[in-house]
Amino acid sequence: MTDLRARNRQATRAAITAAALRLAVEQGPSGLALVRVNDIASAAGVSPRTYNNYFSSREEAICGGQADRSRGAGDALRARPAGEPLDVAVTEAMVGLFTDPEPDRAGLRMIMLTPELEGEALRAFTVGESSLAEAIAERTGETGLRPEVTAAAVVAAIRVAGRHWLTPAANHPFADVIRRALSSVFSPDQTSR
Amino acid sequence: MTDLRARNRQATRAAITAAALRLAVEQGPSGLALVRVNDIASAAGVSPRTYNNYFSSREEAICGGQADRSRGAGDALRARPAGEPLDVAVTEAMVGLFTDPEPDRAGLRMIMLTPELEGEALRAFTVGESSLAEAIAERTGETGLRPEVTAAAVVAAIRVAGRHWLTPAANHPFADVIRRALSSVFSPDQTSR
DNA sequence: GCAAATAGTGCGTGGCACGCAAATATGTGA
DNA sequence: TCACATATTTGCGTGCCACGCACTATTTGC
Repeated sequence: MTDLRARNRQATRAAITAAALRLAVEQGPSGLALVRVNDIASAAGVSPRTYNNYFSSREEAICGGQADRSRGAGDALRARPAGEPLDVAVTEAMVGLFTDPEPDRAGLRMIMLTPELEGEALRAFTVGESSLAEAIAERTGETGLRPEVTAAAVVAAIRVAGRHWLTPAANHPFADVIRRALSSVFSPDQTSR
Repeated sequence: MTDLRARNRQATRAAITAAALRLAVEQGPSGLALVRVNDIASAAGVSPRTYNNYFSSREEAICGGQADRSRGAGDALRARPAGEPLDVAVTEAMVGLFTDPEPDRAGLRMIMLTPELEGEALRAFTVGESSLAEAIAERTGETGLRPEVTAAAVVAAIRVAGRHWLTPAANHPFADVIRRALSSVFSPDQTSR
């Protein structure tokens, strides 16, 4: 069994991110400055100093959950059957990673659409890039620029998909939006251009 | 832009970003915390309070120059001849935008490889996405997800290209690296997968 | 020139990230 | 089971920073 310490650490981290995001959602995007570190810490049942051992800014705490999810990108791809073509392997891996469980709409909206969080939100998504690039390289045997560019494009596409999923207009399932976004990446459709 | 006020504003902004980046480069990535707001302000010949009217964090000031460059993405694409196919138009537009003038290696290295600047650096690159997406949409007549995904993928590819250009190993001209990165975006090379 | 709008500045305030060291919890070997 | 080593939590103190506010200086349009 894995270290109890490690599990406790994960639990505390999760408690802090959850509390931070919940409080941020409660205040809404305009009242982000009102989310005090003290509130986050006490809501997570931890001292302010401990909060700061885990995160070095409110923004990082709020986006921490998203970052943790993104980090799984490489493993998600590695879990796909070896024979699968790259595009479907990547697509299905990302659909699974980002829709299971379905993200909380309010939380994702807060993260992605609050200007002050923009930088940290981008960081939260892109932390998955490197592991995804490695996994792609393993799969295709490619080296150098190409796997990294593919990984970065995939992550960027998912980010755009998230934005679209959040717009109230058309509410297709998130999985469908991700599939459409990734198909734009893997088949740029030369003819119509 | 004919406005004297607007030009002064631009000049002050430029002075602050330049000073901020210069000081950051001088201290190196490890000594980022030593770059004080007072130093930036006085190096730019402006009061600390004024510095804060332009930027709301040191990170934003340091990455401001990169952000300004990225913002030109849409216009750069619109400046390409109308008949050009999308992939070459985008490629040439981006090569022009990001290599004229050639970026300062030390500055770009500071921005892209300093962990504390990661979020802001990503923001600096992605500020160009929306304008680029619009310009792509105008060109292709496409609507919805696809232009945005393309724009995001292009920006992401340029970011990866920048990272590669900074690695001491192979020093190809930046323009070449950008071209290779973008060709990965526009022709995902289905056969080898 | 004159009035309105806009930019720059000084001061004060509340909050935050983090170094440090003591206290507490957890893992390990005999 | 117990004691020792290691990791984590916590309280306290410090320096810095972002920003509201009010005031001054500069630009602009009439």
